[in-house]
Amino acid sequence: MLLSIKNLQYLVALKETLHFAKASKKCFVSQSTLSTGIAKLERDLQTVLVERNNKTVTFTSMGNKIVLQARRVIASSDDLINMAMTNFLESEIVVGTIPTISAYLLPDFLKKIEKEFPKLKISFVEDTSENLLKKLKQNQIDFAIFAFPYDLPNGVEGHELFSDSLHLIRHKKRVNHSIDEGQLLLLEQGHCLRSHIMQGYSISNEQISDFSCSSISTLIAMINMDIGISFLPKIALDAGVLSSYPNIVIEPSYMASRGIGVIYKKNNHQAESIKTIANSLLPV
Amino acid sequence: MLLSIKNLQYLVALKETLHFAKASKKCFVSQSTLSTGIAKLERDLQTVLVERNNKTVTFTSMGNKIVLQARRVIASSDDLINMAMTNFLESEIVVGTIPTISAYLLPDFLKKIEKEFPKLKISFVEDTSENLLKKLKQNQIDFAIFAFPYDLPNGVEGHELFSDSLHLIRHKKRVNHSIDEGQLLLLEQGHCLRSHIMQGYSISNEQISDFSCSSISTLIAMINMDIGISFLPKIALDAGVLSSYPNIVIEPSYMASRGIGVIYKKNNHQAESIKTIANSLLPV
DNA sequence: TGACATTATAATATTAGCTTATAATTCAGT
DNA sequence: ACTGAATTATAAGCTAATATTATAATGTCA
Repeated sequence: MLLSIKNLQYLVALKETLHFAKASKKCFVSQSTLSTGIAKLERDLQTVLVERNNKTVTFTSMGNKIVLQARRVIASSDDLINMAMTNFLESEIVVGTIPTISAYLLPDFLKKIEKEFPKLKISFVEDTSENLLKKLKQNQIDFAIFAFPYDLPNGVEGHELFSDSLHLIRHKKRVNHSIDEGQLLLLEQGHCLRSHIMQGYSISNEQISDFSCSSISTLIAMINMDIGISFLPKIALDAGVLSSYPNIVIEPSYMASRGIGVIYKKNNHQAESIKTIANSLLPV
Repeated sequence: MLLSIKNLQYLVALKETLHFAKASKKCFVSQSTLSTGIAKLERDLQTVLVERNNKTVTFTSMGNKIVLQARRVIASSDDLINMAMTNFLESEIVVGTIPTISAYLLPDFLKKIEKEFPKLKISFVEDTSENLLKKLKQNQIDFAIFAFPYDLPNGVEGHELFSDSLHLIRHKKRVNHSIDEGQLLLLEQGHCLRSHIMQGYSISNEQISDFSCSSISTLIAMINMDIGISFLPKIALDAGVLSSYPNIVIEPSYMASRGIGVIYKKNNHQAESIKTIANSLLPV
């Protein structure tokens, strides 16, 4: 069986006024409409809810119980409407990030968000670019913080915010600064930083070391042991990842870069809000 | 604004099937109906809830939130329907009682109820007959345990269950057993037992003592001091109210009685259930 | 009993919702 | 880029629900 919320509202209004005509005014309908609405409710529920005569309207004990529950139904329907009406900038959102960004940008990002959008609640999902795109397609995330260039699939739009230069790092005792065969240490396949470095510096497969790392911190540890050389994004350097590695130096002559920005679905009505939020990723 | 629960059900069905045609079958409507239903929801809420193409149906993050809330709305509407459908004998009811009955009948009554109607939850309201009638009219109580005869107002029906004889009690040292002037002790005005005794034994105002009691226990205490004589209902005697008063004796020659039963509204659809419950008042 | 206030109902109009049939869309494969 | 298959959206027409106004029925109180 199926009730109409409208009729429940008629019942609640009747409870509040104990008068059909007054209740009907409250609901902006005629007395007749309210009367038949209540009658329909009673017919549907097969229960007498209200005793009425020309002088008084009295709710039966069942009527009183039903009114309480009707208020709950109406309230949760109102909640639904409010949920739909809430501003994106004051809602709960899920944001995707890639490992080579999150640790360096999120702390500042969150600080700024908290200040600028105090009602916005963000949770993060860290994954590879590829998996984030899948999650975006399935709407498991609202948008993702991404590194560019990236060959975005149809339906996904990118918005680049700033450029993040990729700097060569090496042990200070290493004499040969060129990227010789097998000397370049990179993150393992799937990390977009790996491809960005290869593209940015036209790296051939022969130059890459057989070793690969699953995180930037292990990569740095290997450079510290002078196993090879590598490139680090400026946001990592700025975040001080080398501060406890005095033996690692940054070579200034290499200046390729990747872009940092956000991706979101092309049809997303909240695109402007997403860009607004994304602005908080910009360095100070 | 006003939503229809039906459309919310369409949305939930779509979430479960991720396919308009399948969802429409679940709801026993055509694909077109479900399609327009979802469209109406989105129009009303001014939000995109579902992304659809010829291959896949994907819920937006807002869509997912709305579905969760829609399930709550539907659940509380179902709760309402279930409340209306529940059997009176398995519901929560409020029963009125009068002071000259409750202490003597309710203990056994409750024991029997618990056994025969384990799901029935009873709470009691003790008041004078007059006030109980008011509460009955306003549906604050479902029915009342009453003493008869009583001049019931229009709209209230009585159902007498058994007869409760009224026995004269006196101090054993009292020689004169007749009800002389000022010797009859009664409960104060408002207690129907007072009127029942007066009617049953054709008492004149002169016979009544100037003292009056607010409870049977104080009445007994006064008889014990031989201040006067009185009448007690059999249910009180059976409950052992005189067990600690060896000096009070019961005079068997007086045999008037009041009736014990229930009253309820004439239009009450649960009259039969009330009578069924009332049967548990009968002495074993 | 008659007057009055109130709710119920009848007649009618309007709106919303349903169905069938068909159009429009869009992904996938050639 | 075109085509075909699957799917959703829309149009037309019908039905049922809900609305309104006007009026009848009801019950209380003097």
